[in-house]
Amino acid sequence: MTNPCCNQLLNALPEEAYSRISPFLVPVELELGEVLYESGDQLRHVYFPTTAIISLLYVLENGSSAEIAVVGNEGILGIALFMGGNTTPSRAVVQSKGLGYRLKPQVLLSEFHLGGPTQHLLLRYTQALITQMTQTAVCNRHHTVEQQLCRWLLLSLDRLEGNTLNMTQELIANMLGVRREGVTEAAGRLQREGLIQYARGRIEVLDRPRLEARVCECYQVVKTEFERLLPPPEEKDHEQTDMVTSAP
Amino acid sequence: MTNPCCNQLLNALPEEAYSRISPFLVPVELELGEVLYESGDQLRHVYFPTTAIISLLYVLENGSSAEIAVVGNEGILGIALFMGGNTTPSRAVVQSKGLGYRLKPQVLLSEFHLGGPTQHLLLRYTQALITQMTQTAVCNRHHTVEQQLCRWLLLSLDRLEGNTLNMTQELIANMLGVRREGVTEAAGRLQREGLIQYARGRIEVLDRPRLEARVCECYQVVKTEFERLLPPPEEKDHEQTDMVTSAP
DNA sequence: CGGGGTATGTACGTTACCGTACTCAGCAAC
DNA sequence: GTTGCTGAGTACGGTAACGTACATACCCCG
Repeated sequence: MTNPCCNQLLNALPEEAYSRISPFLVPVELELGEVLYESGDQLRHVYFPTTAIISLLYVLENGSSAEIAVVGNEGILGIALFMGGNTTPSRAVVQSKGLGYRLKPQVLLSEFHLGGPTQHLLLRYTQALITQMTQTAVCNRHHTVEQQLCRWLLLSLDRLEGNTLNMTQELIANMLGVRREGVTEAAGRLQREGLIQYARGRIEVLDRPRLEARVCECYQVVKTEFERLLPPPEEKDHEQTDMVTSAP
Repeated sequence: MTNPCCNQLLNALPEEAYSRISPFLVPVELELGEVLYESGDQLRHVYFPTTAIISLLYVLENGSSAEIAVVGNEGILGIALFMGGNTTPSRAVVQSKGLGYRLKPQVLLSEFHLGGPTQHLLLRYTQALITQMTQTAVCNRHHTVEQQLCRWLLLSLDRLEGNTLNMTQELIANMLGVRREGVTEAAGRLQREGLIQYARGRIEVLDRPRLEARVCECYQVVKTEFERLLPPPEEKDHEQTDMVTSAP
């Protein structure tokens, strides 16, 4: 089991705000492929992933799709809540199964409207998310499938423990908005050169430095912007009011 | 000359907020090609365009670029101010010359931190801008140059008086992140079919309905989301405290 | 009215990715 | 062990966009 502070946003909350919110945090297991929001849905909860990763996807009329951004333990799913829209035209899908916490919109909203550090934090996170989205736009325009695959692997890896992700090439292709065969080719090259190794929905990154050497600039831009905008993950870890078994 | 309320955001402000801000609004002329922010710059002003249109561009290391979003009289340039980042990794360029107002960051910021309707309004606008950005990402991935050109023309037209835009194919190509020749071809087709007509940096839209029939879904998604999130432009027009010559 | 710059048109080979189709390998169930 | 399914590999023609190169057309300015 994780504890709420494995989520960096929750962890970065001031003690006071955290104690107001934490009683309402409900731990949830998020299964691979689970759809947390459908395009246009009213938000019923917001989510703070800890070990899970959520993908924000946009699905076109003809069924093809593209990933807009990724949310892991660094963030929150459901920014439309406090941005005022209450819904977004994108879909949120669990890309990597794991744990997280959900929260009633009203709880977060009233905290947000206090206007203090919580609001600042959420807005800074949103700004970082915007950077991720714009960088996705640029990357879609100018970079090759292989570069995008590298970016995607690294972004996912940053949000996971270990070097392994459970994900078929078919699903990756959906995320990147390309053909499955395109992913097969790119991944095949990376495997032949020993950067990664995979089999039947399980991808292991063997040589991260060489992967980073191969990725387009987009990855670093996004990462740097997140680090700039979000407090470096200080080992704060609000004193545990509730009992927590904190084994990874 | 325009008056500040030609900007829909300013126009939508409650009377009270508007009167706090308006003394600080400085009218500016924005020249074609003028760079209002460079990537990573500190914000020295925020801008409320009235007749001008601003393009948010991302420029890659190798010099190629792509438009992220467009800001016209429906919006504000400089959201990073209140989002907390204070800078963004994109560049803001005047895409269509015209007028606007600028404001010292501090003025807007203190209004924002009052947390009332101004804050709500700015956040809703930001949410709409996010939709525009994500839709750009998807469009870059899945749609043809011609479709994107149509989208771009329509988005620009929505932010202008009349049916004419001053813009060379070279510049449009920069915005869309494609070759100039690609734009020439697509625009040539549209011209031969009588949808548009152009010459030396001046494009006139002759048949908007047929242009709309040809654009990808992305255009309508963005437009609808803006209408949903931003108050329909009621003819409010805060009573004029300062004298204004309101001829177009 | 002629010259130079800028905007646009056209052409041609190249490439990355697409659509489609089929094969092969691992794994599970029966 | 056979069957069936899922995940991955391969192949092939088609095409949209690319890089490059050059040709025209318009306009301003002398």
